This record gives sequence, C-alpha cells and structure tokens, in this order.
Amino acid sequence: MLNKSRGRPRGRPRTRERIAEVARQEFLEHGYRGATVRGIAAAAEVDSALISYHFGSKEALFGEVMELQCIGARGLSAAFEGDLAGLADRILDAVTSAWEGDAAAPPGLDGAAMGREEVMIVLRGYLESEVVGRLAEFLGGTDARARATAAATVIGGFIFTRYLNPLPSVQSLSSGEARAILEPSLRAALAPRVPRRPYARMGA
Amino acid sequence: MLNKSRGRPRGRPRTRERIAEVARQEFLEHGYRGATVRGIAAAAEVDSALISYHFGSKEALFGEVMELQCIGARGLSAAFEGDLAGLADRILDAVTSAWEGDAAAPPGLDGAAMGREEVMIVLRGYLESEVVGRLAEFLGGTDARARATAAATVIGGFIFTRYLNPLPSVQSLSSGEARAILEPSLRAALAPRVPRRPYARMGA
DNA sequence: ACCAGAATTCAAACGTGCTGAATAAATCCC
DNA sequence: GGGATTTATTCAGCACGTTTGAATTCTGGT
Repeated sequence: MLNKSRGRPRGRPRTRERIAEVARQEFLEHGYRGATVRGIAAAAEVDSALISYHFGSKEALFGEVMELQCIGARGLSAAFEGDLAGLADRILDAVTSAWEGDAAAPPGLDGAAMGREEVMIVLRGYLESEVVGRLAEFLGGTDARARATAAATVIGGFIFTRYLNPLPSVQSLSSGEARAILEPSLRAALAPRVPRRPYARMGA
Repeated sequence: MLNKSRGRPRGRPRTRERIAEVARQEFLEHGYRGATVRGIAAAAEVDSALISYHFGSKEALFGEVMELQCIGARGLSAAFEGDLAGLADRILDAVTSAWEGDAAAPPGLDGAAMGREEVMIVLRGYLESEVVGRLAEFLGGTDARARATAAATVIGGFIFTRYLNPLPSVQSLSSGEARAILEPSLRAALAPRVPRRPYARMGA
C-alpha cells in the first residue's frame, strides 16, 4: 500500500516523532473527528497500522501529542510524596494551580483550539491513567483501587464543575475557598476503607 | 437485513418511541461508548439506518434520551427528608436509581434534538438549582452553601465519570459498589464544617 | 557470525456510525 | 377517486478505527 520496501528501515528514522508531528498538525487543522488515522499515516508516509503499533489508539495519540497533561506526571507524583494526612491538600493544590495557570498554563482549555469533546477525551485518559492508575499504585493495599477511583471522581467532578461545565457556585469561589470546600471530600475518598463502626457518626 | 418487507409499514407503529426506550436502557447499561447503534436497532427490532433517520446521529439520540433522565431526577428532594447521618446514602440512592432505574420515560419525546452540549447545560442547571439550591436550603446554617457546593461537585463528578464521559474504572462498578465507594466523599461533603482540630487526623 | 527482537509494510478482516437508493404505505390535493 | 408528495422503512455499501498474521529487514548483544 505504501510500496516503500518492506521491513525495518535503516538507521534511526525517528518515525514515531514524525507521526506525532504530523498528527498534531492534523488534529489542530481538522479537529479530533476530522483528522483520520489513515490520513495521518498517509501524511507521515507510513502504514496506518504503525499508529496502533506505536501509540495504541487514536485517542492515546491525541492525548500524547496534545499533551496538556492536565497536571503533568511530574507535578502529580510530586503531590504524592509526603504524609497521607496532607495528601488531599497537595493534590488540590496541584490541580488548581495547573488549571488556573500559575506557571505552565495548559493551552486551549478555556476555549481556543480545543472543543469540549477533545477536552473530555484528554481528561478521561488523564483521570484513568494518571489519577486512578498512579494513585492506586502509590496508595497500595487491597482497597487502593477503590480509594483511587473515589478520588478520581472527586477530582473529575471538581474540574468538571469548575472549569469544563462551570456551575456558578463552584466557579465563583476563589481557588483557596474551592480547595477548602472540597478538601474533606477528597480526604474521605483517600482514607482507608474501614469496616463501618457504629460510633463513627457524623457530627450533628 | 431484517427481511421485514421493505417500505413503510402499515398502521402506526410507534417506532421512534420504541427506539428511544430501548436506547435509554442500552445507554444506561453500557454507557455512551458501549452502546452501539446497531445493538439498539437490533433490540428495537428495527434497521439501524432508522436511527439516523429519526434522530440524526447517535449523539443526538443520546442527548434526547438523557435529557429525560436529568428531568426525571428531580425527585431528588425526597431524599433530603430524614436524618443527616443517612443523607449521603439516600442521595446516592436517588441519583443511581434515577440514572439506572427503570422509571418509564415521560411523554414528550418528539421535540428538539439535543446533543451532548445541551445535556451538559441541562446537567449544569440541574446541579445548580436542584442540588446546590435546595440542598443548601435543607441543610441550613452558615456553612450550608459550602456543604451543598461540595456535594454538587461530588455528585456532578459521579455523573460525569460514570455516565457522561465514562472512565472504565467508574463505569465498570456495579451501582452498589459505586455507591459504597463514593459514600465517604459525599458524607464528608455534607458534614458541617468544623474549625480544624489538631487531633482530627485521618487514619493510618 | 549468530540470533533475538524491534520496526516496518501488507492484506485481510471485524464492528463502528452513517448515507444513498429503492420501496411501500400514508397523506394531501384537485 | 386518483395522481403527486411526503413519510417510514429496508438494504447495500462507504470510510472509519482497530486487530491480526505474516513477511521482511534491520539493530543489538554475545
């Protein structure tokens, strides 16, 4: 189909990078839907199966090249370090500062280049792999996955109701207030699951 | 493909409504991605092209069907009645049964087609007025609004990560597991805000 | 020099959402 | 009534994303 002489090519033709560059252009020009795997492969002068081979899926390719890694693996892992008591605070800190652009402002989320659909795709991949995956790994233990999943829905809900589909009540909070209001929920999500004890009642 | 004699059928088979009902079940059972147009069509004993014909697209079908879910979930305030200790459980119950239950679809299906965008708008309005508004009113006190806002982000995150933009980890839970996993977070959101006491540490 | 593995092309298949053409009934208009 | 139009349906098929298996060729380690 490409008639480019079968087999591994000589040297180190940075094919993966070439695909990524082309893909970025195509995504920006035509959007997620408009850009096709076959089209990207053609533009990169490569067989389309190579995209699955190198990136796994169109979504993963999109997530990688549009790396607005909502926090970035580094930032999030950094938040993991430390005691469990402060974990919720550190994560909320990382999330708000990533989305409200202290330093490295994640591009395009407030409008611009990406549509809702694209953002949701990236966010989904991010929550699933970065948050659920890494956090469960960090927490360890039998209930790690349950705790990480709960944390992901709280964090996802925060991003959703504050940035993606903002509720007035959530959007109007200062980032400090938002953190303070949400911290108990995230802390509870992260807490080890204890068999419910009868005296562990909630205050009046 | 269905060998059901071509052309318009006799009488007035309420095909459109039948498709909508089946689609709702399928979407709730398998999520947006998991439910397929062909599967819905097969379950409704109809050719799959009819879905495009009647609804325009899978997304529009989803939007139309899910709007009803949002509106149907307005019976939430019934969950407010009762003691504070069980409030989180009752709310999660109401939410999951509204989104997964088998309440008959109210009439009025034939109307404007809605996309995901519109679903988000409806959901936003719902969370803001129904959850934040009424819940704050129910809770009362100075921190009522903060608690209701926290609850809205947890509930919104739940709907978001389970139904709207489903994460595998969240979608794959049974509704019982989902409730159990999320209950601590919602309970914490609803709890009165106490001035942080130094011994109020989180377990191990 | 050898061999395991990585990188690539190719062909074929599968299930997806969707469209265009054909067809048949219902409805409208004179 | 009867022709024209609209509406509801089936069917055949497209382009897509993805997977698989095989064939091929190069790289890296020993």
